[in-house]
Amino acid sequence: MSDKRQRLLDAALRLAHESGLSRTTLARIAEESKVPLGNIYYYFRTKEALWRAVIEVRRGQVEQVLARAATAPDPKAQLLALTEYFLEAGDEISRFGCPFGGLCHDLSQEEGVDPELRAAPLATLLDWADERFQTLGQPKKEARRLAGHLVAGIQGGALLAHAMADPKLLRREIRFLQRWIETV
Amino acid sequence: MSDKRQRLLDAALRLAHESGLSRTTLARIAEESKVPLGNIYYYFRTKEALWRAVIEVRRGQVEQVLARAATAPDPKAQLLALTEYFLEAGDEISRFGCPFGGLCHDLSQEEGVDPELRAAPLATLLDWADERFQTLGQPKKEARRLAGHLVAGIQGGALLAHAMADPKLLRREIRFLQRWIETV
DNA sequence: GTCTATAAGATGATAGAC
DNA sequence: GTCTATCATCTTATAGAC
Repeated sequence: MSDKRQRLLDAALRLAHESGLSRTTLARIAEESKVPLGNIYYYFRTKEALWRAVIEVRRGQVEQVLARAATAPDPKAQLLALTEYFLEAGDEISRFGCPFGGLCHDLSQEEGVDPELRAAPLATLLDWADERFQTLGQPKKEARRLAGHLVAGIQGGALLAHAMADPKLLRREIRFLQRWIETV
Repeated sequence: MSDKRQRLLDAALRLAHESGLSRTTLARIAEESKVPLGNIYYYFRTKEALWRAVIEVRRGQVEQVLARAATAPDPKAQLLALTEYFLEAGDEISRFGCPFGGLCHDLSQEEGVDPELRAAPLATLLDWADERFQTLGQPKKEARRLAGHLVAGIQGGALLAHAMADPKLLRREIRFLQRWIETV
């Protein structure tokens, strides 16, 4: 039972996040995972297949974050718990960008990846927040708007913090969103 | 008096926006601008020098957008006028991403470009919004927060619309921000 | 299943004729 | 200033031995 596939995935996850999709070559993944270059193709038929697997992992990680947030007692506390994650991961996000939004952005510049799949991490976030706002009594259309505002704020804060290399920009925006959630 | 340099810049601007920085090769720029590949190096010593020029142009475009918004009668109307730009450019942003934020994101994944310069378009936006909120009577620290929230919302909305290929996501967020500006 | 060698093509950059 | 030819390197992918 070999763990090579897992090591390849881990390396691809890490490098794609830290260096961006386009700068992550199979050679670097091979080196990082200690799997010989040619052997990669036994586990992933093409580089694109590897990216598809990476997206699935990120989607799963989003679901984990959401599952943890969902343990909070009420919808408002759950939304706050979600924002808390981006506060905890603030330094990493500031250095490398959001592992979810950044990936979705990079993927929309590649061709050949199914548009539905490549946006899955963000779509999962949006749908989850949408449900919470509905449970809070918001009408369907308004809940969609509020969910969009929350995720846009998070992703925009992550983009600013990353581009300007300043974690404060993300922290301030998250705190701003937290106060906003309290008032909804 | 040759216009080759300008043609090269135009092509680089367009391709970097539509395909992303990493997929924009000198060969494509040469083809698009009808300048022979080898001749590019007479106008730009390296590919990176070309990107530096591209950033400067984008920074100038941001300044133009801000100058237009600054013709509105008061600070609040000026901030609203800024958001209006992202409504007008909504379809293009949804297809290719924000020409300012997307570039800054792509650049932070390249190495060798001065971090100060590469974030210039976003920094210009932030500073301008900051000034307006201060003129509206907000204390320095709060104005910084509000400016961050505005730009984060815009950029996050652009990211969502681009990643999910749905211009509605940006439009909804801009309208949300516009109503928010009215209440500040 | 694993690994080396290498094909095939793309890419940034340069040399040198005009 | 302009352009062709080309180098050196990188990158995805495959062939084929073990």
